[in-house]
Amino acid sequence: MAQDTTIYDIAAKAGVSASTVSRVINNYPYVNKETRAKVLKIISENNYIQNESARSLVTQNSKMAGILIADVRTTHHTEGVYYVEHEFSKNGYCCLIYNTGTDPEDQAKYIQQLGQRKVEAVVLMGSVFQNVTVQNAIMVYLPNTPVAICNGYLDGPNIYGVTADEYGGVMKAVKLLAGKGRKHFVFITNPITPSNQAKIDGFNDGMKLYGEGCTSKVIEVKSGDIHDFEETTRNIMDEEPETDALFYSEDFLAIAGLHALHNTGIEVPRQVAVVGLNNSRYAEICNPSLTSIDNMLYDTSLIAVRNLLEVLRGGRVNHRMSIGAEVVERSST
DNA sequence: AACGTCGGCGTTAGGTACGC
DNA sequence: GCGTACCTAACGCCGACGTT
Repeated sequence: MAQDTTIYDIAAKAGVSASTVSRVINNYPYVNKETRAKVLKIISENNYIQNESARSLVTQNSKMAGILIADVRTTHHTEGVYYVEHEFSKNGYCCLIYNTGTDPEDQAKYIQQLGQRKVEAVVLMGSVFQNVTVQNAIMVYLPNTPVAICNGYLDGPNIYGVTADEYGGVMKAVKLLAGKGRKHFVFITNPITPSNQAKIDGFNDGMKLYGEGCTSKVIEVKSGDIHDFEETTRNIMDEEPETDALFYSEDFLAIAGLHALHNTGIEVPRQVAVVGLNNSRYAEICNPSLTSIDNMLYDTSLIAVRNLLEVLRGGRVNHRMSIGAEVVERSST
């Protein structure tokens, strides 16, 4: 079997020493052309592949990166994981992807595991990791490993945060709808993370700035269950039928809202305008298509990985980076 | 220049020595 | 005989160093 073939087997077959084989594999100099060709031929014939575990024993480079996400099934960061993994892979890294849940203690345990696995870099997907427990775990278990956090910040000499300006993005959306004459705004959010808090702040400050003569309120749906968002939407329209602008902290929640509105015969956007956040693919294909605030997931994911690779190369990187968020207007407004 | 030799990376299984 | 403590070899590979 190919995985049982070692450089010693190759060396024996080629009539050279193991270190000559190692030099060939790693493309090091001081190997005769013919010897190199012969070794490469035997490597190919035997389907030899390097044992990365043994290699990392010597080099202290695992060529592994860790990606932590609260739950790959539901959050929009799933798409971010795709970009992050792809970028790591392009650069020769194998990724360990863990579902941590939202409990900081559990998240810390996964940080410890990444330390045990000797990963060379870590990406935390989402502001759900922006907590002191995770920060301490990084200090203890990954003190010399560069860590990036997408859509959040954590203090630490080896931690690099990349965020989109969701605060500003929500403000822009409030301005847009206020400008269209909407008067009664509701912001519906799932459990409050630092990122969701920034969205809420943007909503409230946007209302102060652009919402003269308007009403506004924020509702937190603690369960995170999609049916509860449908129910909340129905309740709002029942109790306050004058509501004419609904904001949701994520696109898929907004789509749940659209579903509920459709089923109760409320017209979007004539009666109520609906705004989501993430600018996901679902925003394009739902009916009506959803106006959404683009928090630049692709860009933040890519910047996170590239920052880590730059640090690993010995370069310097800003510990905090922020890029603008834009409103992408579609039929729901 | 073109090789080979050997120590060591971190961990563990297996062996040996010792006291009870 | 049993439990404990310590030692050694082994895994696959790299890289410093030695030899021709």
